[in-house]
Amino acid sequence: MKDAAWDDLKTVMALVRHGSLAAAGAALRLNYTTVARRIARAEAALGTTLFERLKDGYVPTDAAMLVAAHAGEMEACEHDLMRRLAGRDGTLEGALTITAPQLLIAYVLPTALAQFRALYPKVDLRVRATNDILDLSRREADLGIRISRTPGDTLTGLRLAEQHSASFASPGWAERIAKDPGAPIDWILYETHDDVPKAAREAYPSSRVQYRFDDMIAMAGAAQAGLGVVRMPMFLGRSLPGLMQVPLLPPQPYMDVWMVAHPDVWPGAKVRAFRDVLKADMKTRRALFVA
Amino acid sequence: MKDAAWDDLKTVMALVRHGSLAAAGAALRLNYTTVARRIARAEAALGTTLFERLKDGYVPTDAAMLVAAHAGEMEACEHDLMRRLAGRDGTLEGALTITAPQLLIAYVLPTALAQFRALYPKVDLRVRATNDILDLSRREADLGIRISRTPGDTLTGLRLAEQHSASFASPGWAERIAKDPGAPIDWILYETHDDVPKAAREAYPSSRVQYRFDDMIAMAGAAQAGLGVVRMPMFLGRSLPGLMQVPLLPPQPYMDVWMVAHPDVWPGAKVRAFRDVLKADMKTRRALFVA
DNA sequence: GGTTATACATGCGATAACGCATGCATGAAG
DNA sequence: CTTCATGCATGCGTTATCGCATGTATAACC
Repeated sequence: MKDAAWDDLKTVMALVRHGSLAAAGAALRLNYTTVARRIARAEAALGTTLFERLKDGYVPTDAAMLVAAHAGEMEACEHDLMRRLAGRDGTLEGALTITAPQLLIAYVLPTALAQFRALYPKVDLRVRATNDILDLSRREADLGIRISRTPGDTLTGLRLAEQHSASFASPGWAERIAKDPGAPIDWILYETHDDVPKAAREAYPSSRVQYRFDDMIAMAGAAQAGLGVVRMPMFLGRSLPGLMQVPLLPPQPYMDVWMVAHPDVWPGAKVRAFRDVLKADMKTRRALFVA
Repeated sequence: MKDAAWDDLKTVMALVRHGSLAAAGAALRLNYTTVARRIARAEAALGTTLFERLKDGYVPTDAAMLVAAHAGEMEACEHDLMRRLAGRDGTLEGALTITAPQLLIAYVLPTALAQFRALYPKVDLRVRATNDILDLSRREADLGIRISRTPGDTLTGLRLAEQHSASFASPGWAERIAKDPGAPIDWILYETHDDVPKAAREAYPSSRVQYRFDDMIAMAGAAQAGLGVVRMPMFLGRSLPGLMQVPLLPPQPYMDVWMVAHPDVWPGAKVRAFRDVLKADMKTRRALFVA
């Protein structure tokens, strides 16, 4: 049992995680044949069967699970290293990956991105638009912009803006509500909410839940199409064409906009440069976010 | 900055540790040209200079030290894995590495080794004869036989025998001492000892330190050649031809013989088999070690 | 001043690793 | 029953990696 090649251990871990040669290969950016060969190599090196070859694919043995667990620890060390290298990197060139919710990228960030682009043309800026919370410890992104109450336990953060929310709907709805406040009002709710906001229910008892969505973009689209009223952040309602604020809800505090990064990465030159640009840009448009 | 190949990180670590391409290559069992190429690859992948190419070799930068430190952690994870795999391995074939002091291997272990060989012919038994304390955590050996007071903090151990020591010399010296106990007596001491053992100095005031050695094999050879008297373990004096016990020192307790292994590795089938054979064999010859 | 040893650069041929295409088995869907 | 999708095995040609041989620079030594 010689000391196995580290890349082969990594490959075992990928296969355990992703379940099939093809999926593991995709994750490693390798052809699945190569994955199969590396597994065979690792088994020879360790002198153990790591996977049972069944009709429906490779099934990991206990030994493979053990290898995968330890390779996972090795991977954590690697991520730690990569973060620290990024944090002490003083150059203003190369890749910088930021992540933010689609809606912020679409309606708030473009000016800041353009400024950054002009100031630091050598930085290869990559934007990952997703509502998923990417793992900044694993360096899925260097810097994140998030709508939340706190930056998170392990992350360093900076509050970019306070936010208010309000109720928005299409002009048709606005008109109807103004004419006949007692008429039935259709609401589009976010999945996690049980009912129409309490303040709206009290002031407008005819409120009724018509749809529940799991995605704010879709909700906004539905509101634009006139399907109903949506409670959304001020910036969003104001940015989207075809939506008006309706007086069903008084503006109320919403989760803030934070810029966060792993403390190891935070002091890196590229991250710092982006932070400064975004911070300055956001300062000039705080009014967009509050009532 | 992509995720670098793990084997390249390992190579950076080897170069930092060993100082030159050639030395790192030897440690990795690679040609030094390959080391140079991997370093270049790693630098490209990380986007950082890792080594300054000076007239007298590669000098690591801070970044390389950082990489090396984290690769060291990864290596620790790998060793941990290898130990656990060895510990849960139930097969009685493949490599088993044991380590022991040369003198025990030469004069005590042969019978046990032969028995083990006969019982488990498929096990590829490797013996590392050295007084150096090999790192059993790093799997430099699976099992060690040591002469010490305790098995060590992190290791599991089993006491194979208690030991006594006594004074031995060539027959010429034995005769001389018997004839004229007052005549000068030449001692050969182990480096770490300041003076002749107290009991000998009191009973034979004419004792004088003639040589200080750092190696027991050499001391035994010198005693055989008649250069003087040596305090050594009973088993050794009794085993070596051309040596006799001389009455300068009463037999006294010496460090015991231990069999030790890392707790992860201890339950492995091959280690267990060797333990059983050696334990049984040693039981039959405890008398060899005590007065 | 010439010899030897260490340390690295470079070019070339050999080798091992890889990607791709093809084929087979299985199970789900039409 | 046919079709399609998934998952893997195998063979072949390509590519990247590696080891070896050679050459240069520097320092140490007689």
